[in-house]
Amino acid sequence: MDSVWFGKPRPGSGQPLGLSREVIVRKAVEVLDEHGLQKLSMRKLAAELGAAPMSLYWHVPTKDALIELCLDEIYGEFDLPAPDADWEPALRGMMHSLRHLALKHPWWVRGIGEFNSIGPNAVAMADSMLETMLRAGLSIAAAAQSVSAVSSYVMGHAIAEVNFTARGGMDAPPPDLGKIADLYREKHPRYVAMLGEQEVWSLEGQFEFGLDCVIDGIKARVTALRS
Amino acid sequence: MDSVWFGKPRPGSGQPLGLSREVIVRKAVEVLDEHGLQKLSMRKLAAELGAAPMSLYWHVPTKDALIELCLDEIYGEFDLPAPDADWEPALRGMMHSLRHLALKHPWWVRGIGEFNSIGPNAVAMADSMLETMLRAGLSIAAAAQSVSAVSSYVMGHAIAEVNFTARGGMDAPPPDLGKIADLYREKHPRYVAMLGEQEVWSLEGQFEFGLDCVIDGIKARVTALRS
DNA sequence: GCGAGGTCTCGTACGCTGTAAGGTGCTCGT
DNA sequence: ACGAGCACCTTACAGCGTACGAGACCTCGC
Repeated sequence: MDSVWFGKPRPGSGQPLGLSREVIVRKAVEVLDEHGLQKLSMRKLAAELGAAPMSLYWHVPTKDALIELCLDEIYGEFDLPAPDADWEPALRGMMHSLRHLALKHPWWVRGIGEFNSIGPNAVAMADSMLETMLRAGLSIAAAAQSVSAVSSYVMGHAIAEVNFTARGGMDAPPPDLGKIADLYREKHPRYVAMLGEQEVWSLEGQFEFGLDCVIDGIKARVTALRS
Repeated sequence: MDSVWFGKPRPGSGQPLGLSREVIVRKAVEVLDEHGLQKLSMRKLAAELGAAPMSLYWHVPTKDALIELCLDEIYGEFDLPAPDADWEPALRGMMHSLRHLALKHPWWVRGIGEFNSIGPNAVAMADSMLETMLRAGLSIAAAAQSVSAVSSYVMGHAIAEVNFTARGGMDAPPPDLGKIADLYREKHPRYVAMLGEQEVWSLEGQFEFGLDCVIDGIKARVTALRS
C-alpha cells in the first residue's frame, strides 16, 4: 500500500526527521519524568520521536552520554540568585531550588550519583554557589567546603525524600506501616515509636530543620573566618 | 564423556548444591564490591556459585529483592556505639562508620536511593541512632529530625565522594582536569580557581568540616530544647 | 548536468539481560 | 513402596544497548 503520508515524513523511510540532540534530550527528560531511569530505553525513546532506534545514535554517542545530557538539562532549571543578594538568603534560596529540582525529577537525584556532573549547567550552578560564599568573605577553600557541606545535606535529604514518596509516602501500602511496626516492636521500640509521631512525617519541616543546622554551623564559621 | 567429578556435585545435574539465601547474598555482595551494581547479573552470579541461573530463584524471588537483601547485609556491618557513650562522640562515631561503609561499598550508597531500607539491620541502625539522641534529652520528634539531618548530610557527601573517586580522584584522566579548566575559565573563573586549590581535594577534611557544621547546629538545639 | 562527499536515517544482527513455565531427580514420611 | 515436596535444571521469550553497513537526501565543484 503506497498511501499518502500527512505531515512529517514517514518513519521507516530515510527522510529527514526533525531529530537533533536538543529534541532528543527534551523528549528523554519527558520520558524520565514520567517513567523513571530504569524504564528509559533507546528503543522506546525513538518510538516516541517517530524514529528508528538507531537513528538516535547519530546525535548521541551512547545511552549513558544521553543521560548525562539529561542530567545537565535539569541543572539548567536551577534558579540563580540575584547577584547582589546577601549570602545567607541567597544560599537558602539556592538550596530550596535544588530540593525543588530533586522532587520534580526524582530520577535526577538518583542519577547524579552515577554520572559525571561537569556539564555547563552543573558548573554554572556550582560557580554561582561558590561566588555567593566568596562574597560572604570566605577564602576559596572555605567557600568550597561550605558549598559542599550544604549541598551534600540537601542532596542526601532529597534522596531520602524521593525514595520515601516513591513508596507511597506516609500512607505506604505494600508492606503496610503497621506490619513493619509489629515486626520490630519488641526489638526496636524507639524506632516504632518514631513511626507514630506526626511531626516526623513532615518532610518540609524536616528539611528545614537540617538546613538550619548546617547553615548555623556555616554562619559561625563565616563570622569566625572573616574577622 | 562420563568422567568423575571431584568435590562438590557437578553443576548441570540436579544434585544438591550448597545454595541458600545467605550464601547467595554473600557472593552477590562480593561481586557487587568488585564490579558494581550495573554489572551484577543473575547469570554471572549463578556461574560464580557453580549453579544454573534459574536455581537462584528458588531462594530469592527476584533480582531487586536480592539487591535489597544485599543492601541490608551492608547495614549489618554498621558499628553500633557503646550503650553508655555520650551522645556527641557516639553520633560522630556512627557517622564515621556510615561513611566508612559507603566508601567500602560504593554500590551501596547509590543503591540506597532506589530501594527500601527497612530490613532488620537498617532498622537496627536507625534505632540505635535514635536512642543516642533520646539519651541526649531530646523528644522523639526532635531526635528523629536530628538523626535525619546528620545522616542526610553523611549520605549526600558519601555519594559525592564515591562518584568523585570512581572517576579517578584528583588525578582524573578521561576529560583531563586541565581541559575542564580551559573550557570554563572565562565563564566561571571562580569555579576554575577552586579546582586549583589544594585543600579542596582533601575529602576527609571536607567531610569533617560539614559534619562539624551539622553537629554544631544540632548541639545548639539539644541544649536549647533540653533546658 | 553530474558525480563526490557529507549528513541523516534505517534494517539487520549479536550478545546480553530478567524471569515465566515446566521438567527431573533426591529425600523423606508414611 | 510410594507420593510429597524440595532443590535444581532446561528451555524459551521479550526486551535491552549498540556495531555495522546500506541507503536516501542535500550541497557542492566542475
